[in-house]
Amino acid sequence: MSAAGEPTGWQAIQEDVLARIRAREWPPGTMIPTEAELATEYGCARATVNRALRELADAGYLDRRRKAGTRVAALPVRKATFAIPVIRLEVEGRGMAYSHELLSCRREAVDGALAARLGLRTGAEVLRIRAMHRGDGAPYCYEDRLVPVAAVPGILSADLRTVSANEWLVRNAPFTRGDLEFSAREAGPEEAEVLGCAPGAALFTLDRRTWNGSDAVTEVRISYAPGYSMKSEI
Amino acid sequence: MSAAGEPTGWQAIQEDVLARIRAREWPPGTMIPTEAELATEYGCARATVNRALRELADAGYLDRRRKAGTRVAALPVRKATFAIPVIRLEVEGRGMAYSHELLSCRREAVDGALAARLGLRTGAEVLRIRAMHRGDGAPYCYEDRLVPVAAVPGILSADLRTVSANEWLVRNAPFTRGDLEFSAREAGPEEAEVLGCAPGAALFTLDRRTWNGSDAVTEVRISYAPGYSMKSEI
DNA sequence: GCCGGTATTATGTATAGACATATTATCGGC
DNA sequence: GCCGATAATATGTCTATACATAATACCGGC
Repeated sequence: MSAAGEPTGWQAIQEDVLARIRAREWPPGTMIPTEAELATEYGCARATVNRALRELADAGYLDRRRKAGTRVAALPVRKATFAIPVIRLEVEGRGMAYSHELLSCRREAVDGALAARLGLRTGAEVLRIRAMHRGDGAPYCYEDRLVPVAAVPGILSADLRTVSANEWLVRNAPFTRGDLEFSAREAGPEEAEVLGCAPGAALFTLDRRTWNGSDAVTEVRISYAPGYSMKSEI
Repeated sequence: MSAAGEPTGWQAIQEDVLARIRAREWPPGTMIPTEAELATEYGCARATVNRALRELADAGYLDRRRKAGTRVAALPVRKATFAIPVIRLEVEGRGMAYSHELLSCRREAVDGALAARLGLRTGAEVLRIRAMHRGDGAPYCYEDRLVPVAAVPGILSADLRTVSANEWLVRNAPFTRGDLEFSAREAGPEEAEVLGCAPGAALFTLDRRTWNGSDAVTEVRISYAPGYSMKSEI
């Protein structure tokens, strides 16, 4: 019958500490007791307190420093995390039927500026892929992608009509680091046409570049259809 | 002389496991050895392996289940984390001089639809705050906020010209949960005027609502000036 | 009073051992 | 062969202890 039930162990300690912070028993900027003192108070081992406090520090509620102790953050920096799944799963997760179509896919040689950004030699070959992702047949997002052929040779033999480049790369091209940039852009003529919106419409846009070691794996711009929003909870 | 130095302990194990996943020694979907086996292999305690693998599971690289064991995720869901600091710190972090101005601040009574969304009685009083945040004098973002007076009484005695409502609330109004929504919107006439852009310009927008227990703390829309982008690394 | 070395201290990490918990695998009964 | 009870097992958590590390506090020499 009981729905959730109170947490126990380190999670209970974590919630209790958080409650005491929010209740201003420990106001922002003040020190809280040491791990050893809290362990005595809660009747547990120091490692258990450590686990609870470490996660609160990661979340930005606490500032911890060796010897100095633990202090309640004056200006807690809330962190929002967004899961960035394969687009197919994102669409299906919104309860829509997913489909995609490959608009174009051809080999190109990169020029100076782009080559420099991707760390490629001038004239290096990339695959330029443009694709539409749809939910229940309606435009969901438009994908414009570059894939250096040398770094991801298998991409040439992939059937990108069956599996989108997005999903194929997630499955087959591991990467060690990447950067993301979200912005709002006005739709250009091409984007307006493929997304079925007016030119100049506000498009939520994701630009992403990923590397595997020192090799560029992919650079992609995903333009979401008007009305899209990215949600999260904190 | 050494710049970074190889990590040791649980972080070294974590990196090694990640490298073996990326090298396809353990391909997506396959099981990896048990914690006990890995502890033997790495010559450490099981708790050390546990710490390394737990974080990889949190990050989406591994799926772990009791008794079943640990499996490499077939479609790793990458998670992007965005720190959402006080706007002042965000502006200063970009190397600009911060300033803000209070455009308006008045008490209003909420109507039916809005009252329902915030969980307030019809006619309940809210403070409606509109403010501009600037970096080096140029518009950075426009803030349009509602604060239920009953839930955050101290807001009435705050000098919101000295400290922005954004920062005052972060310091003084704890909350237990909230939801965020990022989107792209076209600038309306008012937004265009305060942000100094053309009507219809694409604006990167953040809508956020926070609660403290069952009480709404604030609902805010932040419209960033054209050209803004939110960056992160993965 | 200032400076620099040393002691102290709180957190960070690792350890072996133990028990809890969620699943899966197995085995009997039918 | 199917089903339900039972055993086996990998992860989840906690404990007590120990040592490492970073940063502060202290104290003596000048």
